[in-house]
Amino acid sequence: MACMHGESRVGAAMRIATWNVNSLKVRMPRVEEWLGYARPDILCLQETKLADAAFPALAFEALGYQTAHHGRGQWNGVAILSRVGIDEVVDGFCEGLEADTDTRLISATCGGVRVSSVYVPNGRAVGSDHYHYKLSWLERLRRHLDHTADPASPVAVCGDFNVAPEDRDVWDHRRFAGSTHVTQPERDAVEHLKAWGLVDALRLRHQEDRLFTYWDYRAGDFHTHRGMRIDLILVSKPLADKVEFVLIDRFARKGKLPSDHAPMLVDVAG
DNA sequence: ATGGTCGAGTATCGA
Repeated sequence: MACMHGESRVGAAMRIATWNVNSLKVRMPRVEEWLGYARPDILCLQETKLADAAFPALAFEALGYQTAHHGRGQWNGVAILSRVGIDEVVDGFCEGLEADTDTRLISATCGGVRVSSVYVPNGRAVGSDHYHYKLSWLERLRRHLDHTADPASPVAVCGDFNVAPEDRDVWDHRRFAGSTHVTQPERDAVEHLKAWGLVDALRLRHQEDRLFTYWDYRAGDFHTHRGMRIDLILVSKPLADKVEFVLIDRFARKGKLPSDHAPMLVDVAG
């Protein structure tokens, strides 16, 4: 068969997904349910809030997924699940600078695609140390790609960017004026990342506004559709040319114990 | 009214 571990799957269709689960411990039933009906080939998770030793690798293996996780517990934590092989796993950054202790990035090669699961720092308040850290983290991610990947080959950078790329990506841009997630430096940082050779997969297929991936738990924001599009799947040209279908699964934001983020998936033709 | 609710852990902090 042409889809054993690590083998190239050139010619095979592929479904790539991302989901900020806001605690995998709490969300595991929802993730298992979602894997059961969405059946992604690759799923990037963010905010597992688990240490590596607590990551439920065996449960995912039983569902047909190999996994790689990078987390220290309590905060952050990222993972990649794959049923098309998982090789060359790299935890965090490897661009030759100081070690990454934040567990916000993991990369692996899955079915011929270099995949990264990213959880960009929130930034908290504009101008704060956290805000500047967010900007430098995004720049560091760009350098990471410069050193570890090739935009002429299949690359997917998936996750929670904590940046709404344009005004149409928040429920009321006037209400966000001057706050994090929408400032020009944050948007410029995402643009600089994309300038490496990535495009925003959702915008290849959908141009309408009010397509959100995140809704605050408070104030009934989900039910009044006060959301933001801050979760992105960025793909290099070899994948972008073959994107056939993109979906934000709002259904998964409903029901019992939902994450505050919806999962998103991209189908790439074979 | 400028909040609200979650999840970490068990008093608050972070988002």
